[in-house]
Amino acid sequence: MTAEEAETAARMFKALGDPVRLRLFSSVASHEGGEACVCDISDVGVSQPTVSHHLKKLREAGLLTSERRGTWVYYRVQPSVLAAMGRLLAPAFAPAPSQDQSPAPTPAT
Amino acid sequence: MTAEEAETAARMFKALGDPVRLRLFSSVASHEGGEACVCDISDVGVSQPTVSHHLKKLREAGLLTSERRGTWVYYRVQPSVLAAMGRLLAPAFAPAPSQDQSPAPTPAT
DNA sequence: ATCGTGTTTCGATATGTGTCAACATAGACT
DNA sequence: AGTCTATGTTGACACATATCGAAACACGAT
Repeated sequence: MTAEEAETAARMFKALGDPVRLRLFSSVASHEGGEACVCDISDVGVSQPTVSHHLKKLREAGLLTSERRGTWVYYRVQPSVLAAMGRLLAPAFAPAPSQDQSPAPTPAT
Repeated sequence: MTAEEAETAARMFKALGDPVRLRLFSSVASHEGGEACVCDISDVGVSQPTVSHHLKKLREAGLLTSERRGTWVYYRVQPSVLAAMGRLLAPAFAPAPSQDQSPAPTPAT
Protein backbone atom coordinates (compact mmCIF):
# COMPACT_ATOMS: atom_id res chain seq x y z
CA MET A 1 0.00 0.00 0.00
CA THR A 2 1.51 3.26 -1.12
CA ALA A 3 1.42 6.49 0.84
CA GLU A 4 -0.99 7.93 -1.68
CA GLU A 5 -3.43 5.04 -1.40
CA ALA A 6 -3.19 5.26 2.35
CA GLU A 7 -4.09 8.93 2.26
CA THR A 8 -7.21 8.30 0.23
CA ALA A 9 -8.34 5.32 2.22
CA ALA A 10 -7.56 6.88 5.57
CA ARG A 11 -9.72 9.85 4.68
CA MET A 12 -12.69 7.56 4.31
CA PHE A 13 -11.97 5.64 7.50
CA LYS A 14 -11.40 8.87 9.34
CA ALA A 15 -14.79 10.16 8.28
CA LEU A 16 -16.39 7.05 9.74
CA GLY A 17 -14.20 7.19 12.82
CA ASP A 18 -16.69 9.18 14.82
CA PRO A 19 -19.74 7.61 16.49
CA VAL A 20 -22.08 10.36 15.39
CA ARG A 21 -20.88 10.28 11.80
CA LEU A 22 -20.99 6.51 11.69
CA ARG A 23 -24.58 6.52 12.88
CA LEU A 24 -25.49 9.18 10.37
CA PHE A 25 -23.86 7.24 7.58
CA SER A 26 -25.51 4.03 8.69
CA SER A 27 -28.88 5.74 8.88
CA VAL A 28 -28.59 7.05 5.37
CA ALA A 29 -27.28 3.78 4.00
CA SER A 30 -29.97 1.69 5.62
CA HIS A 31 -32.82 4.09 4.96
CA GLU A 32 -35.56 2.95 2.65
CA GLY A 33 -35.16 4.25 -0.84
CA GLY A 34 -31.43 4.67 -0.30
CA GLU A 35 -31.82 8.22 0.82
CA ALA A 36 -32.74 10.03 3.98
CA CYS A 37 -33.87 13.50 4.88
CA VAL A 38 -31.78 15.28 7.46
CA CYS A 39 -34.84 15.60 9.66
CA ASP A 40 -35.10 11.82 9.71
CA ILE A 41 -31.60 11.17 10.96
CA SER A 42 -31.00 14.11 13.25
CA ASP A 43 -31.76 12.17 16.40
CA VAL A 44 -28.24 11.15 17.28
CA GLY A 45 -27.79 13.01 20.52
CA VAL A 46 -26.22 16.21 19.30
CA SER A 47 -27.62 19.52 18.17
CA GLN A 48 -28.80 20.00 14.65
CA PRO A 49 -25.92 22.27 13.60
CA THR A 50 -23.54 19.60 14.79
CA VAL A 51 -25.34 17.08 12.63
CA SER A 52 -24.89 19.40 9.70
CA HIS A 53 -21.19 19.72 10.41
CA HIS A 54 -20.78 15.97 10.47
CA LEU A 55 -22.80 15.50 7.32
CA LYS A 56 -20.53 18.01 5.67
CA LYS A 57 -17.52 15.97 6.65
CA LEU A 58 -19.08 12.85 5.24
CA ARG A 59 -19.80 14.77 2.05
CA GLU A 60 -16.25 16.08 1.83
CA ALA A 61 -14.93 12.58 2.37
CA GLY A 62 -16.92 11.46 -0.65
CA LEU A 63 -19.12 9.11 1.33
CA LEU A 64 -22.40 10.92 0.93
CA THR A 65 -24.08 13.20 -1.56
CA SER A 66 -26.75 15.75 -0.78
CA GLU A 67 -29.59 17.15 -2.79
CA ARG A 68 -32.13 19.74 -1.87
CA ARG A 69 -35.70 19.05 -2.90
CA GLY A 70 -38.03 21.72 -1.73
CA THR A 71 -37.86 22.25 1.96
CA TRP A 72 -35.80 19.22 2.78
CA VAL A 73 -32.28 18.10 2.02
CA TYR A 74 -31.78 14.46 1.17
CA TYR A 75 -28.59 12.51 1.64
CA ARG A 76 -27.62 9.27 -0.03
CA VAL A 77 -24.56 7.07 -0.07
CA GLN A 78 -22.15 7.65 -2.89
CA PRO A 79 -22.48 4.39 -4.84
CA SER A 80 -18.80 4.07 -5.61
CA VAL A 81 -18.06 4.02 -1.91
CA LEU A 82 -19.26 0.46 -1.49
CA ALA A 83 -16.90 -0.90 -4.08
CA ALA A 84 -14.09 1.32 -2.91
CA MET A 85 -14.39 0.05 0.63
CA GLY A 86 -14.39 -3.50 -0.58
CA ARG A 87 -11.30 -2.95 -2.68
CA LEU A 88 -9.55 -1.27 0.18
CA LEU A 89 -10.28 -3.89 2.77
CA ALA A 90 -9.73 -6.90 0.57
CA PRO A 91 -6.03 -6.36 -0.12
CA ALA A 92 -5.38 -5.55 3.48
CA PHE A 93 -7.02 -8.73 4.64
CA ALA A 94 -6.15 -11.02 1.75
CA PRO A 95 -3.31 -9.41 -0.13
CA ALA A 96 -2.15 -12.32 -2.28
CA PRO A 97 0.40 -10.09 -4.00
CA SER A 98 1.76 -12.76 -6.34
CA GLN A 99 2.71 -15.99 -4.68
CA ASP A 100 0.30 -16.17 -1.79
CA GLN A 101 -2.47 -18.70 -2.27
CA SER A 102 -4.15 -18.37 1.11
CA PRO A 103 -7.18 -16.17 0.65
CA ALA A 104 -7.26 -15.02 4.23
CA PRO A 105 -4.62 -15.16 6.95
CA THR A 106 -6.79 -16.85 9.53
CA PRO A 107 -4.34 -18.78 11.67
CA ALA A 108 -5.84 -21.29 14.04
CA THR A 109 -5.52 -19.56 17.36
CA MET B 1 -27.29 1.03 14.73
CA THR B 2 -27.25 1.86 18.40
CA ALA B 3 -25.02 4.41 20.03
CA GLU B 4 -23.08 1.63 21.69
CA GLU B 5 -22.41 -0.22 18.45
CA ALA B 6 -21.38 3.03 16.86
CA GLU B 7 -18.87 3.65 19.62
CA THR B 8 -17.23 0.30 19.12
CA ALA B 9 -17.19 0.45 15.36
CA ALA B 10 -16.08 4.05 15.23
CA ARG B 11 -13.11 3.20 17.41
CA MET B 12 -11.96 0.74 14.78
CA PHE B 13 -12.51 3.11 11.89
CA LYS B 14 -10.81 5.88 13.77
CA ALA B 15 -7.75 3.74 14.33
CA LEU B 16 -7.54 3.15 10.58
CA GLY B 17 -8.29 6.78 9.84
CA ASP B 18 -4.68 7.78 9.77
CA PRO B 19 -2.43 7.16 6.76
CA VAL B 20 0.48 5.97 8.85
CA ARG B 21 -1.65 3.59 10.90
CA LEU B 22 -3.42 2.30 7.83
CA ARG B 23 -0.11 1.52 6.19
CA LEU B 24 1.14 -0.15 9.34
CA PHE B 25 -2.00 -2.22 9.61
CA SER B 26 -1.85 -3.11 5.95
CA SER B 27 1.78 -4.07 6.27
CA VAL B 28 1.09 -6.39 9.15
CA ALA B 29 -1.99 -7.88 7.51
CA SER B 30 -0.24 -8.51 4.22
CA HIS B 31 3.01 -9.72 5.69
CA GLU B 32 3.93 -13.33 5.09
CA GLY B 33 3.13 -15.54 8.01
CA GLY B 34 0.48 -13.13 9.18
CA GLU B 35 2.88 -11.30 11.43
CA ALA B 36 5.49 -8.63 11.07
CA CYS B 37 8.36 -7.38 13.17
CA VAL B 38 8.33 -3.70 13.95
CA CYS B 39 11.66 -3.37 12.22
CA ASP B 40 10.03 -4.65 9.03
CA ILE B 41 7.30 -2.07 8.88
CA SER B 42 8.95 1.03 10.34
CA ASP B 43 9.60 2.61 6.98
CA VAL B 44 6.48 4.75 6.76
CA GLY B 45 8.01 8.19 6.84
CA VAL B 46 7.89 8.96 10.53
CA SER B 47 10.27 8.40 13.38
CA GLN B 48 10.41 5.10 15.13
CA PRO B 49 8.84 6.36 18.35
CA THR B 50 5.94 7.63 16.30
CA VAL B 51 5.56 4.21 14.75
CA SER B 52 5.39 2.79 18.22
CA HIS B 53 2.71 5.31 19.15
CA HIS B 54 0.57 4.32 16.21
CA LEU B 55 1.05 0.63 16.79
CA LYS B 56 -0.09 1.16 20.34
CA LYS B 57 -3.26 2.82 19.10
CA LEU B 58 -3.93 -0.05 16.76
CA ARG B 59 -3.42 -2.40 19.68
CA GLU B 60 -5.76 -0.42 21.90
CA ALA B 61 -8.37 -0.41 19.16
CA GLY B 62 -8.22 -4.19 19.14
CA LEU B 63 -6.93 -4.39 15.59
CA LEU B 64 -3.49 -5.76 16.32
CA THR B 65 -1.80 -7.89 18.91
CA SER B 66 1.84 -7.78 19.82
CA GLU B 67 4.23 -10.36 21.13
CA ARG B 68 7.84 -10.07 22.06
CA ARG B 69 10.09 -12.88 20.95
CA GLY B 70 13.66 -12.25 21.99
CA THR B 71 14.95 -9.01 20.59
CA TRP B 72 12.06 -8.24 18.30
CA VAL B 73 8.40 -7.48 18.77
CA TYR B 74 5.99 -9.07 16.34
CA TYR B 75 2.57 -7.72 15.45
CA ARG B 76 -0.32 -9.61 13.91
CA VAL B 77 -3.89 -8.83 13.01
CA GLN B 78 -6.49 -9.75 15.59
CA PRO B 79 -8.36 -12.51 13.74
CA SER B 80 -11.79 -11.44 14.90
CA VAL B 81 -11.28 -8.06 13.28
CA LEU B 82 -11.87 -9.37 9.79
CA ALA B 83 -15.25 -10.80 10.66
CA ALA B 84 -16.16 -7.78 12.72
CA MET B 85 -15.42 -5.46 9.84
CA GLY B 86 -17.50 -7.55 7.52
CA ARG B 87 -20.44 -7.58 9.90
CA LEU B 88 -20.22 -3.84 10.31
CA LEU B 89 -20.00 -2.94 6.67
CA ALA B 90 -22.50 -5.45 5.32
CA PRO B 91 -25.68 -4.01 6.82
CA ALA B 92 -24.64 -0.49 5.98
CA PHE B 93 -23.85 -1.28 2.37
CA ALA B 94 -26.49 -3.89 1.64
CA PRO B 95 -29.50 -2.77 3.63
CA ALA B 96 -31.91 -5.01 1.70
CA PRO B 97 -33.50 -2.04 -0.06
CA SER B 98 -37.26 -2.17 0.12
CA GLN B 99 -39.38 -1.22 -2.82
CA ASP B 100 -41.34 1.16 -0.67
CA GLN B 101 -40.60 4.78 -1.32
CA SER B 102 -42.09 7.38 0.96
CA PRO B 103 -41.13 10.82 -0.29
CA ALA B 104 -42.60 12.58 2.70
CA PRO B 105 -39.94 12.41 5.39
CA THR B 106 -42.42 12.91 8.20
CA PRO B 107 -40.94 16.04 9.75
CA ALA B 108 -41.17 16.47 13.46
CA THR B 109 -44.34 18.39 14.18
C1' DA C 1 29.13 -3.71 30.35
C1' DT C 2 27.62 -2.54 25.78
C1' DC C 3 24.78 -2.54 21.86
C1' DG C 4 20.28 -3.11 19.40
C1' DT C 5 15.25 -3.02 19.50
C1' DG C 6 10.93 -0.88 21.10
C1' DT C 7 8.42 1.63 24.41
C1' DT C 8 7.23 5.46 27.24
C1' DT C 9 7.45 10.30 28.93
C1' DC C 10 7.10 14.97 28.00
C1' DG C 11 6.11 19.11 25.59
C1' DA C 12 4.75 21.86 21.40
C1' DT C 13 1.74 22.18 17.75
C1' DA C 14 -2.21 20.90 15.16
C1' DT C 15 -6.75 19.08 14.43
C1' DG C 16 -11.39 17.62 15.95
C1' DT C 17 -15.85 18.31 18.42
C1' DG C 18 -19.71 20.78 20.06
C1' DT C 19 -22.85 24.77 20.73
C1' DC C 20 -24.80 29.42 19.94
C1' DA C 21 -25.86 32.91 16.82
C1' DA C 22 -26.57 34.37 12.25
C1' DC C 23 -27.65 33.35 7.62
C1' DA C 24 -29.83 31.16 3.31
C1' DT C 25 -33.63 28.87 1.20
C1' DA C 26 -38.37 27.21 0.48
C1' DG C 27 -43.14 26.92 1.43
C1' DA C 28 -47.50 28.96 3.62
C1' DC C 29 -50.34 32.56 4.77
C1' DT C 30 -52.68 37.36 4.82
C1' DA D 1 -46.12 41.47 -2.91
C1' DG D 2 -44.74 41.05 1.93
C1' DT D 3 -44.32 38.36 6.12
C1' DC D 4 -43.94 34.45 8.83
C1' DT D 5 -42.36 29.86 9.87
C1' DA D 6 -39.59 25.63 9.09
C1' DT D 7 -35.40 23.38 7.48
C1' DG D 8 -30.37 23.29 7.00
C1' DT D 9 -26.02 25.51 6.56
C1' DT D 10 -22.23 28.37 7.94
C1' DG D 11 -19.18 31.20 11.11
C1' DA D 12 -17.05 31.97 15.46
C1' DC D 13 -15.50 30.38 19.61
C1' DA D 14 -14.19 27.22 23.71
C1' DC D 15 -12.69 22.97 24.84
C1' DA D 16 -10.80 18.47 24.10
C1' DT D 17 -8.01 15.24 21.71
C1' DA D 18 -4.42 13.79 18.29
C1' DT D 19 0.12 13.95 16.24
C1' DC D 20 4.97 14.11 16.29
C1' DG D 21 9.83 13.86 17.76
C1' DA D 22 13.73 14.32 21.29
C1' DA D 23 15.17 12.24 25.22
C1' DA D 24 14.93 8.78 28.64
C1' DC D 25 13.74 4.22 29.77
C1' DA D 26 13.01 -1.11 29.61
C1' DC D 27 14.37 -5.44 27.76
C1' DG D 28 17.13 -8.96 25.65
C1' DA D 29 21.31 -10.58 23.34
C1' DT D 30 26.29 -10.46 22.84
